Parts: sequence; C-alpha cells; structure tokens
Amino acid sequence: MQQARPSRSNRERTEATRGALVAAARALFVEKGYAGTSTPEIAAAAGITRGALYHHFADKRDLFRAVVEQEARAVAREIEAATPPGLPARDALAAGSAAYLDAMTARGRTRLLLVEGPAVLGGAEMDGLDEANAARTLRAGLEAAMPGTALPVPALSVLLSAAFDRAALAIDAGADPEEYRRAMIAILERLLDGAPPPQAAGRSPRIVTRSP
Amino acid sequence: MQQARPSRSNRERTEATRGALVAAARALFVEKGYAGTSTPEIAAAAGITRGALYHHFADKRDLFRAVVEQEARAVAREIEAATPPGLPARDALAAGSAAYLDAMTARGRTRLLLVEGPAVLGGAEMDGLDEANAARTLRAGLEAAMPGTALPVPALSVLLSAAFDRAALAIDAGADPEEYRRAMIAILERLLDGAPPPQAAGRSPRIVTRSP
DNA sequence: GAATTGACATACAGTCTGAATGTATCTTCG
DNA sequence: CGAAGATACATTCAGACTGTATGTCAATTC
Repeated sequence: MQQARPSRSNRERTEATRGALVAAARALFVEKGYAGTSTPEIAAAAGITRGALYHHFADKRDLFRAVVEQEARAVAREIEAATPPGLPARDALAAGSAAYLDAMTARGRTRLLLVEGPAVLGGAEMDGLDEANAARTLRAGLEAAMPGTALPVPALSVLLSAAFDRAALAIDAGADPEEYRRAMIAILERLLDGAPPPQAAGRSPRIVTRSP
Repeated sequence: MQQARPSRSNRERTEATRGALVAAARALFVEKGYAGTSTPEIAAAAGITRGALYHHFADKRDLFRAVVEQEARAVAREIEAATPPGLPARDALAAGSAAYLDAMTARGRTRLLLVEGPAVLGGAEMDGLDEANAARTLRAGLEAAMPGTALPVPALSVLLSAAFDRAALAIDAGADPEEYRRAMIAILERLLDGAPPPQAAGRSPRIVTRSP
C-alpha cells in the first residue's frame, strides 16, 4: 500500500492519471458504446474530474483514440509474438491468422476496433492505425506466399483482412469459432493454392464483371 | 405547381412529411455522420419543425433506421434486378456480385450501410436487415454453386459478404474499382473451383489453426 | 355536425460538451 | 535554496442538443 499522498513526481502523476482514464474509458466504451458514454461518467469511474480529462486529452474523441490505439498495439503484439521472423511464408500466415482471431477474443476488442472505431474515428484514421499494426503483417505474408502472382496483392490483403474482421465479430457474437476458422482457412488456402485454372472445355464459365 | 395549402388528406400529409424527413436526414447523415447531425438541423432541412419529426419517429435513432432500411431495400432491389431466377448458380453469383458493387457506388451508401449503421443500430439489427436483403441472395448463390461441399457455407457466405463490403468501401474511398473487382472475383472463383486439393508429396503444409 | 383522432408547433427540463478560469504542486535555474 | 515558471489538475460557465409535455387546428368518424 502507498501513503495517502505519496508526493509523486509529475511524470508519475500523468502516467497514473492517463492510465486510469484510458482504463475507465475502455470499460465504459465497451459496455455502452462511444455515444452512450459521457465524460462525467468516465471521470467519475477514473476517480478524477473532467478537468483532468480535458487536460490530458483534447476532447472525448481524443481519449477514444488513445483507447483504440492501445488496443490495436495489443493485437499487433500478439500477432508478432506468434510469427517469429524466419518462419516460412505459409506457416507465418497460418500462425498469424490464428493469433489474430485469438487476440480478437479479448473482451470488447471487436466493438472497439471494428465497430465504434471506424464510425468515430473514420475509415482513414482507422486504416492508418491498422496499417501500422495488423494489416502490414497480413500483406507481407501474402506477398511472400504468392510470389509472381498476377493478382493485386494489396487489394487481396485488404479484402482478406475484412473477412478476418468479420470472423472475429461472428465469434465474438457467439458463433462457433471452429466453423469460422475453417471457413477463413478455406478461403485463404484456396486463394494461395489456386493456380490460374486451365481452360478446360465443358467447364462453367469464369466469373466476369461488367465494366463500370 | 400546387396551391399554397392544397388541403391534403392526412395520408398524403404523412407521406410527404416522412419522405421529406428521410430525404433530408439521409443527406445530412451522409455528409456529417449520425452524431454530427442534429435534429434541429434535419427538421430545418426538411422544412418542418422538430415536433413533426418526433411525431413520426420515436427518436433520432428511429429516423436513422428508416434511412438505413430504405437504403438496404434499394440495394436488394438492384441485386434482384440483376439476377433473374433461372440463371445458373455461377452466373447468378457473378451478376449479383457485380450488381452489389455497382449498387454500393450510390453516394453515401457505404457510409450509411457499412460504417454508421453497425455503430448506431448495432450488429444484430444490421444483420437482420441485411439478412432480409442482400445477404440472403449471396448465401443462396453459394449453396447452389457449392453443392455437397464439406465447408460451412453459411460462414463462408458471411465472410465473403464482409469482403464485398470492404471492396465497396475501398472503391468509394477512391481505390481503383477494377483492381478490387478482380481481387474479389479471384477470391470467389478460387473458392468455388478449389476442390479439396490432393495430398501431393513435397507440397507446403496445409494451413492449420491451433485449437482455442 | 359532434366527437375523436391525427398531424403537427411550441415550450420546457435535463444533460452533455468543451472552454475559460482559478489553484496547488512540481520543476528549473540563478 | 528560493524565486519563477510550468504542469496537473478542479471549478465554473455558456451554448447546444435530446426527448417530453402541452397546445392547436385540420381531417376523419360516427
């Protein structure tokens, strides 16, 4: 136990206050969403006043961003821990995929990163955040696993990432994790394996879009 | 032109007022988001008072739901128009895919249906709305195109749907539509074509997740 | 045509956000 | 070491917004 007023340094005070704010805000944002959470509520839960909140963060949105950033970093750390450098491309993709879905089972993470985040911070800001963390890993893995493909790997990476996100959401909502893992693996695996198929006669026509 | 007060029936009044409200709200929600749009603003844009708004809708969220429902119905209509019954499964999937991406290029549609919708109404409500419209079509197409597969088709359908959504968002954000169409087609096509690959020796190991 | 319902408009109470201002504690530097 | 300034807060305030309550007038019903 500490004394009632241990005469902390400014550095310590800031760290403690910011930490308490981010933790309290995280819990409330998860429970009631961004709009449903008020700053008086957050301050009370953190044991401080709104003044302190607005001293450390420009506004409510800025505090939310801090929560989301912390969450994104945690996910990136778990993925990196599961994919040590030097792993073969396929193995890295497999391990990274599993690690991502595991990481997203942390309470409230899907809501923060996949639902409220894009709506509050906007797609662009979330993309930047994601790019610096999880998305980069996936694209690098795909590029390594699909050398010389004619397909647009960056676009593929974005689309697969969205599918991963949706799998995480479904699992979080109570769906059978194994089912979604299998489905996700099937999509990824068949994409990697699928050489441009031969033009065999009598086969169903390829899928073609009409031009825009 | 109509007279200044054409003595409309109640039915007509309601229809006109609700229509004006939904239209004005749609434009503002698209431009400034749900939270950034106030009900005084919406009422002013619709040329009525807030009293009328709260007479026709339970609250701001209820009005938003009406906007989103209208939007989802429009997308479903476009897809249905592009996939007449009797079309072979693959062709129906191809046409439906193209129609979906085309439909989602309507101004603001991605923001309403894919960003604000899930955050404001919640995933469950949006899923219900989607299920009654676009999602149903995709799953039916997949089931018809993958008869007898061991894969969980409903889960696959959900994941592919998420990838489609992300493609629509990317295109809306200015990405090259052709690139994302090609990527999306590649994922779908290879999934449909990919028979369970043979256990050929010397091949890279299949992707396997660790159990949860 | 009297009564009732429906479609609004207006007024109001409570809450929230962000800014402005005040105060105490820590840090720096002569 | 002590003054001066910076930092970390707390308190107060103004403006805005949401949803509700109440009032009014036209349309429908009987």
